[in-house]
Amino acid sequence: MSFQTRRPTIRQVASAAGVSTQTVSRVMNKRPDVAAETRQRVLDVIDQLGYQPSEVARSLIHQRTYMIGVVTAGLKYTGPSRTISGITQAAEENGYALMIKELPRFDVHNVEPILKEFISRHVDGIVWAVPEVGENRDWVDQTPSLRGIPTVFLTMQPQAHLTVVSMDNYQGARLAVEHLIAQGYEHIGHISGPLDWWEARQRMAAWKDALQAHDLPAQDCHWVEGNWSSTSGAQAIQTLFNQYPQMDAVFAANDQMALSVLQAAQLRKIAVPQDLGVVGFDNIAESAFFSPPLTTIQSNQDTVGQWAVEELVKIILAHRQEQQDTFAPKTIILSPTILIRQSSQRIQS
Amino acid sequence: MSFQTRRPTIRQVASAAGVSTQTVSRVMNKRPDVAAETRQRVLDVIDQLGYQPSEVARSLIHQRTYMIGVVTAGLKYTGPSRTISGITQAAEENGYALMIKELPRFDVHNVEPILKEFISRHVDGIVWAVPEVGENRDWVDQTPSLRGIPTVFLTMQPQAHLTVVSMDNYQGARLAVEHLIAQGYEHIGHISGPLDWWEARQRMAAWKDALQAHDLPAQDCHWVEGNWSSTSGAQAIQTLFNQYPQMDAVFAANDQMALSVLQAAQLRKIAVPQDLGVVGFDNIAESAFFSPPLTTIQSNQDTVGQWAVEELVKIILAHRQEQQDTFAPKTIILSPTILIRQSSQRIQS
DNA sequence: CTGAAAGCGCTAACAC
DNA sequence: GTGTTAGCGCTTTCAG
Repeated sequence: MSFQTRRPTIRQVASAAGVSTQTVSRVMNKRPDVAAETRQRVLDVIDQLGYQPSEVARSLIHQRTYMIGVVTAGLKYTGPSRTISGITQAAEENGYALMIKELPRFDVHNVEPILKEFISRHVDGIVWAVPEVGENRDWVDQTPSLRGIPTVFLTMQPQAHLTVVSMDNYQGARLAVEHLIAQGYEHIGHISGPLDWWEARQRMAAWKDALQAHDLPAQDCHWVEGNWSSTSGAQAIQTLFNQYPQMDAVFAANDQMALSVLQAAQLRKIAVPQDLGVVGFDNIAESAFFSPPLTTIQSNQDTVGQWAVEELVKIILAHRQEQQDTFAPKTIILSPTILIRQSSQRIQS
Repeated sequence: MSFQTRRPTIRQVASAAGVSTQTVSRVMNKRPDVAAETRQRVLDVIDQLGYQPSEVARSLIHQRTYMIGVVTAGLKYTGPSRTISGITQAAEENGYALMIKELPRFDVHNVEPILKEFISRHVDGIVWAVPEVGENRDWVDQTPSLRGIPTVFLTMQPQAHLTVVSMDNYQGARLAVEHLIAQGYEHIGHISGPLDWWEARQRMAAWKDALQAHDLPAQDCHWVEGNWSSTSGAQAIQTLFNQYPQMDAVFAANDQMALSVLQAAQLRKIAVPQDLGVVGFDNIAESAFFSPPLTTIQSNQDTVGQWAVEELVKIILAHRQEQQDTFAPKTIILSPTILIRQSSQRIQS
């Protein structure tokens, strides 16, 4: 009943088939220059022994691993996990395996250990999927450690010398606020995300710009900073109700905070959308089932992940072929769309 | 301005420091038998060249990679991503890297390609984090491919010869229903998950058992099958209202479906919790902000992932040391707790 | 304390 | 068509 605990090597296959290791290698790599008869004999042995060539050994020879290193944070939140999902899909399709590291927080500065691990594991490329928060991108310019490993950054302020893939937060937020304005709301408050987040600043800037473009008020007492959580949204909306009594609509920087607005409105018997329009951001799965269903911005986070991998694979290929890392850095911005639901529809269409 | 595109090898470090490669190796591995002076010289060169030893080469020699293969599915849902988050944490703490594969669906049967990839990449162990759905565990008994690679399975019907880590779905659901009964509800309907899911069957069995234990009705027209989504929950609750008019409480198999119940109740002007008690399952972050806040079961999915890795690491170690794969399989069941919020509290306490 | 030789599993380059 | 040799980057074993 004892079965071999150790995997068979190419040598064992070779000797069992009565050929050299080279021939086995040729068969495994589907080279044409093997006699049909020999090939079959080798294949039989391979099948019988359950031989599986070691990708580790291959990696050592070819100096490539078909492995992409991915850095993420906050996986338990919907945004990052949707991005990762897009990454896994695209990686699978392109024949790359994924090595994933999750940072304990979003604003980790000391990324050396992670870079070193990626380098020592010899990943072919890196997807830096942590959103830009505070100074958590400072390392990029200070770290030569990347040593020319192809890297794509997600969700950050574009920089000319980096390849960046991001959703257009400004445009998305602009859509949200313009929609509210079109619905006739004139006093539109904002609950922002934490302003050390690049995305939060983008969304907020769009709110302000849209209002100003329509000569509507956008003052300091018309917005409050949240931290993405529903809890923070609950506090924020209380503050807004107090300091902005004329407010007839709210643009929340994400759906979780928008949910708190809906809850607060209900408790105060404020009718949504008649007396208060509400728009969120992200389109989490539950938002269609809030009371009332929430108008929101569809941000396609998975697509961001997919594009990042597609682009990275191109860079990796160029990098290997041309021997030069002059595959021009590029910024890819994806456009979100608005999903109009009941929470903002004051005008019957 | 040209900088070396290729990483330095141990040989380059050795010659630059005027020593042999063994000495560099000794320094890297913090061996004591190196003269302090030599060590320093080597360290200087290492630092200057930015030398990082190749884990690939090491893996080839040591026949271990410090890499765990993880298989998941449905990453965009909160459950799986919370589990992965627990896995990344525990892996980091234990010094293991993670290679992640996401199945395109939950009920994938053909797992050979994934197993083969894991084998060829020489992972030290596997965490099978896909929940048991339909026949998606049949391969386990038919596949010798695992070849003795230590493996831990999550969220499935325990089997004596497998190491399984799971949350106690039955117990959690039982808590939910017993709580409703204690609150005086007597006609408790159920919206189940898809019944090809092991977890859904467990939760449903607990609902039935709890009711029967209290001589309360649990008939076929008192429950409806959903598919975890809020959309399915919305349909299910309509059906239940129709076919179970006396119903005064609902136990939904997850929070998303419970949300639909709350929404439907509101539309029909049914007061929650006075006229309808509602309990969900999973404690998604938003559930505390539903209207009213949702009573639910805290299932600690991340802890499941953590335990899985901890256990796997133990198995890997035993496997290497004792040269035998007789580290007894074990089943680890984690107990969930109930979070009582407003949606089910009819009795003032 | 340090170095030389051998080899992990595989493949490229060259023989025959 | 097929085998032999050398070597990817590192560590182990054994000399010295």
